[in-house]
Amino acid sequence: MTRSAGNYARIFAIIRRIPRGRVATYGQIAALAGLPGHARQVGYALAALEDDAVPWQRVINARGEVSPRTWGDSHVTQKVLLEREGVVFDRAERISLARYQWKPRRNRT
DNA sequence: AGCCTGACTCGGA
DNA sequence: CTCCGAGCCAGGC
Repeated sequence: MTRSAGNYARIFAIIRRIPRGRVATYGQIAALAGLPGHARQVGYALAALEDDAVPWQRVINARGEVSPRTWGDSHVTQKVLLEREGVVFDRAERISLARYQWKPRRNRT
């Protein structure tokens, strides 16, 4: 393994804190994990994820949409899971970040 | 070391 | 608002 294994753990720890029905961007996760600018590494971590305890479906890109996969169809599952949590996608398959983005503060809707 | 790729993001056109 | 290009970091060869 490499030193990044610890980073992955931090990333997953942050993602686990995302409440149901909320979403967070890759960049946001990275920053919260103490790795500002490592948005891509968040994507890597999720791609290698095999832990069901991590709500990976709540992580989306800065545009407010589910990032398309290069291979596989997990993005389809992701959308379904989010809708099941109450997240609404607009006609362009996008989510209103202003409304669903998770803000790790004492304030929650 | 260099080179290519990627579940990203930002700024400019 | 959408489309492109450049910057970014880490991983595999």
